[in-house]
Amino acid sequence: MNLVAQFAVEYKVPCDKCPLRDCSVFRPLSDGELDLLSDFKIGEFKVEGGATLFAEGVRSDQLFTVLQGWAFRYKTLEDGRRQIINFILPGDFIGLQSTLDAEMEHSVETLTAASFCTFPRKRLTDFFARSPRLAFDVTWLAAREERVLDEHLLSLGRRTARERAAYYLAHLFVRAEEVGLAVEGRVRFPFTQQHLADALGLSLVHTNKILRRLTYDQLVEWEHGLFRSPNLAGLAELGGFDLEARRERPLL
Amino acid sequence: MNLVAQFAVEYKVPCDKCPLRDCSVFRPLSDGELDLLSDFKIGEFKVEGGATLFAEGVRSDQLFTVLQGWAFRYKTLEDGRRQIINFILPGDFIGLQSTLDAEMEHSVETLTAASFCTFPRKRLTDFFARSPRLAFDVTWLAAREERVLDEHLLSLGRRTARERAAYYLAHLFVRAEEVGLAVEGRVRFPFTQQHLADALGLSLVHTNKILRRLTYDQLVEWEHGLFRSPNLAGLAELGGFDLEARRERPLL
DNA sequence: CGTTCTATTGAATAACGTCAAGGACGGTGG
DNA sequence: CCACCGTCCTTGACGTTATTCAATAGAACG
Repeated sequence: MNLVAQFAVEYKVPCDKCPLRDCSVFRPLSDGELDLLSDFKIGEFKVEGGATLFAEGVRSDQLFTVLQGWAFRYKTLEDGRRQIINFILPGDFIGLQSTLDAEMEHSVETLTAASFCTFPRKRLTDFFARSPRLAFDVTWLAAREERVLDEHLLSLGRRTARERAAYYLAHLFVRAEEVGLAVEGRVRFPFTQQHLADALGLSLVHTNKILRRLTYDQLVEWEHGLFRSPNLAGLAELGGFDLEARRERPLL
Repeated sequence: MNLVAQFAVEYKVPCDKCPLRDCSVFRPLSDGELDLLSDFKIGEFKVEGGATLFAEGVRSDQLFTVLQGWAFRYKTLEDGRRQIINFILPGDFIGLQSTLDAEMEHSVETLTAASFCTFPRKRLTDFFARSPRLAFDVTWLAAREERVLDEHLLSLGRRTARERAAYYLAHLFVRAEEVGLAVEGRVRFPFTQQHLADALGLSLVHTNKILRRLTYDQLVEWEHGLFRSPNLAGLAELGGFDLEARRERPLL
């Protein structure tokens, strides 16, 4: 396992200069909030693709916001079966799932070179005290994550493989688009069909067959890592994904 | 749909007198915290079994802590397929999943007569301001919920039906035991096999067959609603459920 | 004691997984 | 430039798991 030595970098972008804030999905913060956030932030770091950020059973004393790059969060069973819980994109806040004294119960691995802002977990209570509003935002983000997992639970439990794939691809595409990763309706998906299979709870072979059929039905195109949907509305409808839902959220 | 008219009751147990606090799973609060919590609490209410507390697409301006009774949270697809996200037991804090301005994306229904403490969602920010520590607890609870869902996602995606059932039953039994619902190693499970099937993402028929086999293998007994495991360690091992994990948590 | 849920079981069918074998593609070294 | 290799993708054949359909038995409830 390629466990990364995390090193804080002196270079530190002030949060009000964060390029991600230009994305309209993110709720604007007041100047005071931005200062506070900048103060809470202790550094940045960058890792290559394929790096393990957290490992199951390892503690982390930091929280992260993804600046750029893709990663994924997963759990495994003893015999190696892997379930990808979610993909992690720029703007996502991670690390909350573990507590001060508890071990991480999942692993996080990068798919591409990626960079992160880091926040010290120890100062979270202080941070909460200084801005109840931002504290509420953190809680809100945790609750939002939970809602996303609710939906995936519904997928894994009750949607057919085809619906599930349609839902997930629509979901991923929209998420990527929100943070400016789409160019002319195309998004680079930096993962393999095996990753997708592990997210959908399907075998690789079956995932491939379903993907081929979705392609044949002109609902998706995914070649050389580049994804687009010739019929996003149709894809979303098949998967039961709500394209209209408001997705505004805070960015920490 | 039997949507309940929620009525606040004058009668109001102070939080420091809450009988649930005697359970050792719950982290003790300071006197100041208990006062603050009592102040945040605006009332109690009680509903019969089979009542719909929240409905998909309906807003709620309250948060709840379950005082007694069982409920479950679920989502449905248009054609009626239902996925139970989780069961809700005494001590559970619910309602955080929706936000001030967003609609509920799930429903909650009681399985038994149940009573709840209610907190006004509008005053949550004020509550956060007055105790960063309790604010952190709320966040922590949300993050903990997410960890539980992670594990269920792993179950639905990667565990066989048999493992999944074993995991879930062990999980439910331990949760019930934690809040004092076990009598001589037995817990009343107030739901049907259909509910369990909807939680496991399986059909009723298959759930029944697996249950019968677990019974034959002397891992579970579940008759007339009364559940026990003659071999909890074996059940947990089959399901990959960690009996040793620390489960202490705050109670709000 | 009927009526209505709920649980149980067998049989037929559909969905999905496993095994196995190629094919496409990009990188690497000669 | 080309042979070689590794990774990922693709496809068919076949086995397993889970679903659906159908029918009955058992409990719970007036």
